[in-house]
Amino acid sequence: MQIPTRYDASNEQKWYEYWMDKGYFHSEPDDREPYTIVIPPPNVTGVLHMGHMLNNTVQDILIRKARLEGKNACWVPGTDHASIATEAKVVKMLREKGIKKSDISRDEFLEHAWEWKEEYGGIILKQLRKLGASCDWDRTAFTMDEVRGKHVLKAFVDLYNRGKVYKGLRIINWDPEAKTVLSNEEVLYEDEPGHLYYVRYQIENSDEYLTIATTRPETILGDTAVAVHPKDERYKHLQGKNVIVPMVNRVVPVIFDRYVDMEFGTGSLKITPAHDPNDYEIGQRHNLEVIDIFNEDGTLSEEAQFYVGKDRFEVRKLITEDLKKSGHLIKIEDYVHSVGKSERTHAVVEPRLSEQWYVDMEALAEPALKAVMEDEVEFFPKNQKNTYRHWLENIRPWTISRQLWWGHRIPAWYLDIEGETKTYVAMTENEALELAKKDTGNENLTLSDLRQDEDVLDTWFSSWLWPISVFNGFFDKKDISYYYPTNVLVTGWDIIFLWVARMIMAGYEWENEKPFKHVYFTGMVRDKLRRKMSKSLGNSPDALKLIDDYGADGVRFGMLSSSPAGGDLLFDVKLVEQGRNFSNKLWNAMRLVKGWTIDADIETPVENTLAVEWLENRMDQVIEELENLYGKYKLSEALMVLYNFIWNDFFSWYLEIIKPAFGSPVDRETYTKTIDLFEKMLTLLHPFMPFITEEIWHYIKEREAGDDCVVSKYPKSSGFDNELLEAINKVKSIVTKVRETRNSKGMKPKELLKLFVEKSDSIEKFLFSEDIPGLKHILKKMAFLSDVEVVDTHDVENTIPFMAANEKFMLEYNLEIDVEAEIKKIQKELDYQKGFVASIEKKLSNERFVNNAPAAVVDKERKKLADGNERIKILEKSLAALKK
RNA sequence: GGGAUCUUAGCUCAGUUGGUUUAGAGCGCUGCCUUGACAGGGCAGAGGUCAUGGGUUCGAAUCCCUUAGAUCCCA
Repeated sequence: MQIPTRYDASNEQKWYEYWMDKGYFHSEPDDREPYTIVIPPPNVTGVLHMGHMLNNTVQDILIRKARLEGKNACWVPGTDHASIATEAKVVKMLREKGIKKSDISRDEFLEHAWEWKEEYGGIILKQLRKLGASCDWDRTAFTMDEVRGKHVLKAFVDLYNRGKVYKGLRIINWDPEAKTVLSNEEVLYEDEPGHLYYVRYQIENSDEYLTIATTRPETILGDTAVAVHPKDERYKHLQGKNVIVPMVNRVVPVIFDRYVDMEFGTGSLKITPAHDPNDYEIGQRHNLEVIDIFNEDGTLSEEAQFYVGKDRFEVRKLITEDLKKSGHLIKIEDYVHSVGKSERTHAVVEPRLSEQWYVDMEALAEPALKAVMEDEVEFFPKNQKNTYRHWLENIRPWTISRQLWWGHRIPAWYLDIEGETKTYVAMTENEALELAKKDTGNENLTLSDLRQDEDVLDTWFSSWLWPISVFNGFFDKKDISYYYPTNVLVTGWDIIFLWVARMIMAGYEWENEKPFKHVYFTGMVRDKLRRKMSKSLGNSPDALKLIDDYGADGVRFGMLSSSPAGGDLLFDVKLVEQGRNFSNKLWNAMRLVKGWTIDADIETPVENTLAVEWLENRMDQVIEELENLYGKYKLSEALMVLYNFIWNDFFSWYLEIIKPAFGSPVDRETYTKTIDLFEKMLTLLHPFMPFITEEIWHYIKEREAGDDCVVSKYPKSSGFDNELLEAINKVKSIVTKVRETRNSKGMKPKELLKLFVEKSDSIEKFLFSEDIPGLKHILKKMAFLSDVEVVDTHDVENTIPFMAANEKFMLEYNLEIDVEAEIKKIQKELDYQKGFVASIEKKLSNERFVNNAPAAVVDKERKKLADGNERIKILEKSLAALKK
């Protein structure tokens, strides 16, 4: 059967099914060393994008490598319920159907949400299979399934009982679009051009005015004071005075507070305790009234008195006009200020006074900080440690309640008695009822006396338990004692606070142990102009289409080949194309080898024996390099090392050396060794390109059941012979020089020519060495030489001279030589060598260098000098020969 | 405003504790090469005062400081 000349990636998927059928990805605890990764759960209703591809390719490489090394590899997949994002999607879907969230009950809404989840949920997990992700799908978890839900409730109850979860009234970040509170970490700040409005407030019982500067004039309606600095001479006389707030004509005090920045604006600050965290604190100090002028959707409330029901940004314009008309507005300046936005909805966040649930983070932070600082949990790259430390050292309470329905409902029940509200926190309502009965001594209480908190928990409150909950860690020790702590977490640095830090905290809080040993931070996937990939820019390629067009292996190659840890990946289809081309190269190398016929009777040529020995050594060297790079998570570099080894050493040199003449057979020894080497190479490459390696694995050899690349044995290095590698490198450099010489003279590349080399001790020891037989044969074959002859002269008729490996060579050349050009070329080389020698001589004549540098370094310089002088001698002789 | 990281070939990046011939790779570029695995290919080549100015050292891309620029985090 004819094997096609191009690799067809379209049957990759058959291998995925094959692996699944054999259960290769499933893991159960046993005697082997575990290697565990838990997936950063993607949003359950999400679709695969470039970031996922990168992140999951990295995880798959690591888990496949571990599997090949004979470890019990377990990669746990799953999805995240993503409260805000999913609820927003469901609300939108309902709106399109003409249903308003406010018109239906909580239960009805959740029914719709679960329906939505069933329909779209998990698509992304199917897409991950196309990428080749070797997850243990039997362990697929969801942050809102029963087991995970129980973990969330237990964590909340535990923390409540330990006094680390509490309810508090604070200024919070309100997302008026999602209509929920957000934690500090979910607010992203951006500098935006805006304006600074100067507004004057009349001083009560006076014609005098006090001018304030504000970026948010609409909040004037909620002002309850104006503040100045106690040391500000300009305003000393206002002690005990009141001012009249424009529009609402509220009489409010002038207060003196050191918080005010005398340099900023006019040095006087309007105070709106309900809508600014700093104002709130000042308000607390001065017992100011708190007037909340906004509704939950960001429109103005009855409290505002004006513009009721209108949106805050519209009101900003309206009030500016009205203040101008009434003469209160003095001037407007352009001003760039920082605006907080919701990470999910991108709505401008509104500070607001509200009662929410919090986790006291200070106690949790301590072991988590220590773990990372002492490399108990190791970060790759290390520089993220600083960011991490800074956050943990300035940690603030975590707002965990959310005014949503899609999520884990807070397990707190309230009992109203005698004008007081009592709180009972428990895993179930029955347990809460028991607590209530015991607490009140009233055995007649029933469930209907209790009312459960309406809010749900922050999604990250379930995510932070993920490395524990996927193993049912709170309720069953079997799996967690084997798989935990996991080996590595692979994630983006953008969620270092939202997720990574909190998982570490949870790990120490409940398991008294880190959740993972290493954290590998991948970069952001950007386009080649360094822009973040986004839907709105339309610069994000369709991940699945890429796989269809180039094969998953090609895409994996492309993602990885330029993605250093922590550094951004500038995605370019060119990289994926390179991956596809590499697949094709592998495919054709396989076709070449498979096309050979074996003749058991022919003897192994000496150059083949040497080539095999060389490639074995070279491979061991590569294996060691790879090991080193894997250890540092330098996966891109590892891939490039492999790519270069396979393409250059294996295919361009090795295969060309051993390749029998067209139509001739190959000896059995060489063939067998070549298949062995090919096989090892496939295993080395498998983590990066699982599909094609498995395919070729089955092409190059008959396989028994269970003999599959995915579970083959990862090769180990047995050390390598540096002298041998050096000798081959020298031969390669001579071959290259011969080719270059032919190239520059327009000679045919494959015409057999004779090569002369001037006699020297070193050439005798090298090319014709008994220790490494076959060097000369390789030179002859690769450089298309009829013979290599040692001569006693440096000037053979009808040849072109060149220098390689510090020896003088002369290549047969029967046409007229352009003496001028040749002299020029050699002169240029000579000048360079003289400069080189001069720089070393200068170094060596420096007494302080010779006295202070280590002997080895000085010796090395002496050797360099000698080599350089040798080259100069050769070049000068060549020059003299040409000039005669 | 506080902090972190970075600046090496046209582009994207490597460059171990300072010393492997006056810096490496991939892509791109240039030239040559069609019967023999592969044009999604082969062979070869050109490209860099390592951002700037200073310092430490026998020796600096590498360590320290200055300046300029870029990116990011926090407030």
